[in-house]
Amino acid sequence: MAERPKLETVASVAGVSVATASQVMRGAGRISAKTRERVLAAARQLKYLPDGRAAAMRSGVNRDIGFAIHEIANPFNAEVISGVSDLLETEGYLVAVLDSRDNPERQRKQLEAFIRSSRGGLLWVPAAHTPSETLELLKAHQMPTVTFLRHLQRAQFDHVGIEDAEATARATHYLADLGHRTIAYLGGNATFGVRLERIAGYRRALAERSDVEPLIWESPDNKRAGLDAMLALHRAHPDITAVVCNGDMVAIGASLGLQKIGLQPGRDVSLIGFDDIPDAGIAIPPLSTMAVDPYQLGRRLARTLVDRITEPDSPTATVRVTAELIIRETTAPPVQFQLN
Amino acid sequence: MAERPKLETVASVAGVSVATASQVMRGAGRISAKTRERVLAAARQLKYLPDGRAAAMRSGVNRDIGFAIHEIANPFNAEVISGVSDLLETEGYLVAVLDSRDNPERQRKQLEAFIRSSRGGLLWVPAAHTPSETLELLKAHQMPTVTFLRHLQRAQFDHVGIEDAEATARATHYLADLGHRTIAYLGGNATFGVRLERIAGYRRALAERSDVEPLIWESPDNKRAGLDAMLALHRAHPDITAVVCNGDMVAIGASLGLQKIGLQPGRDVSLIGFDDIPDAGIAIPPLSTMAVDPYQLGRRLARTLVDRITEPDSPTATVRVTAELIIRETTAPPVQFQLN
DNA sequence: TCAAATTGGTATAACGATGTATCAGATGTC
DNA sequence: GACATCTGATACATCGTTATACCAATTTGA
Repeated sequence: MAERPKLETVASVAGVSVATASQVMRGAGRISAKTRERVLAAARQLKYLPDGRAAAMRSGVNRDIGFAIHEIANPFNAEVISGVSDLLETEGYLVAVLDSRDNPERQRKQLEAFIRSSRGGLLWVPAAHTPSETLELLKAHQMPTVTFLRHLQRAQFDHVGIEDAEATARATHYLADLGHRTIAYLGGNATFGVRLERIAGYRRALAERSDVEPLIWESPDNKRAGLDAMLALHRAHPDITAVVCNGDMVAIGASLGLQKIGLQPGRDVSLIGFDDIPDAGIAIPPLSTMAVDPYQLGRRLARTLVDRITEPDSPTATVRVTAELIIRETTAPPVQFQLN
Repeated sequence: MAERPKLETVASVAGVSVATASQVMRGAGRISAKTRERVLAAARQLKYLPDGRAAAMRSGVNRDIGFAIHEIANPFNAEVISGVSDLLETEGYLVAVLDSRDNPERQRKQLEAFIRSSRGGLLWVPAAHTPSETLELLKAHQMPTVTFLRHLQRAQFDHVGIEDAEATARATHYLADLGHRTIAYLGGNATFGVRLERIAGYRRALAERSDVEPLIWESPDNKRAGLDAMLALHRAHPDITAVVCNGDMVAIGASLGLQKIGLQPGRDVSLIGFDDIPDAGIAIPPLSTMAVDPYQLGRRLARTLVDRITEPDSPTATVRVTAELIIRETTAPPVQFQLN
């Protein structure tokens, strides 16, 4: 098997110098039509593709983008990835996804390796409890970076996210307006990231109507954990009639949990999720939720990074998109109201 | 803001030559303890990380691995990615995921960009209808490659997959043994990949017992599509009492579809899935399925690639793991048997 | 018709690391 | 004390591109 073809091979096959071949390959300089054709033919024949490392090293441009995320399995994130890839790929970038699984140590190793290979830019959902050194690492290596979803106050990075607090407040008000007076908040891994903002919104909404006390219950962001957490929450506080969930995965788990103990979501207990993942609409019963279009969000995110790469000296900016309340069948007035 | 630190900077801060600094950084050569310490201190202080491009170009070793997959959103695949990353990251590699979304054109662009950036190896679930040129591209550039799940007969690549035909035959026999005589096969995108092998297993099982006719119904591999396809299938063939599904996503969709029209999965119609994704166990009712541990499968896959990279001249090999039948609540004897 | 401008191509120095050859000085051996 | 050996560091060529400076041949202009 032949060695991997290089520019030198192409040049010698075409009978020109490497310099000429290089100019033809990237459409620069002034080369006559027939030499150009000879070079292109040689390249085609050898299946030549330029070595991006060498090119990037010399020219300083790099079209390799990383998307470092905390959780690749989440279907909302999967849709975001689609949006990001679509935009960046049409702009000529290659997107590679790194899954930190929300582990800051794993994240550190991944980002170090990422920097070593000198990629062109980073989209980043920081893992829970990301230490400052990791931020400084990115800064020190001048990596064009846009954070996503989880905003790092302490760092000067561009940011794209969701109006979490405002949306959660809206969801909470909606439940209270239906007549609920014991509204719990369920889900979220840790004292980190979007959960903080969503809980702030939840608290703010409750504070605005003095007759409901906040009640917050933690749970990892997946269905299994949501199911278990709902059971535990209900055991501890059987009087709860409504639950604001940190995400749809938890909400669907909670829905399954309620059904397991003979309660009907949307009648005995109201549930509201966040994200509007594909499962939300086909769940039984269909889940009420705060919807953000993850595909468009991904495009927005990618666009922000491209702008940063194109104009490295522009001031950093923060973009926050609003969520829309989607009412399906897990939200209804509490039972005592329905009896009236 | 300072420029990105390079070896030269480290060397000058430490008061040594670049050559010395290089040797210290990679623990080669013979360097005295105190110079070593000086260099390391300088590197630490500057947050120096070597430029992997330059290193790889010169030394020829590259610890960047790509995982090109057809569908990142599928939770089975997400678990595979975890297994792959865990193994490769402890071996010092960086894993980047590329999502072709089963589009051969997108895949071609991604793999071209991947080759350009000269990564060290590729794990690959070929997109549906992958043209031969894509294979030849990888061959021409001598990319160490292991295919996953979808076996390419025509190419000499290592392969890791599942005993699809055998497992599906086992599932089909199980349903027939329960007494079912109208057993459909549901799901699969196209005339491509694992679907072919699974259907072959289904057909073989039915052929071994002459009293059941094959009935095959296509559907994309997601819940929404599975739901719709189940409705259409039932409308066309209301007498069906059992369905072998191409995957759990379709099976769960089918389950939801049946419930939507008032049928009870596991009583009126038996369903059996494939993959044992997390949702399968907590679905209502819990789904019977063919289980393969995706995490371990991912590790196996990664190990195969490492072996290929380490020993480029060893003969190519194919690994196929067997699936285990998990009986939950969507499989039971058909109703007429239950009445007896 | 001779200088000036244009065309089409090449030689060569980077980019940031690595690895080998080399070398000066310290140590050891008999 | 002469010669071999070892130690610790350095110079330099190299990896595969790109960008610039340059040059010879051709065309243009007055």
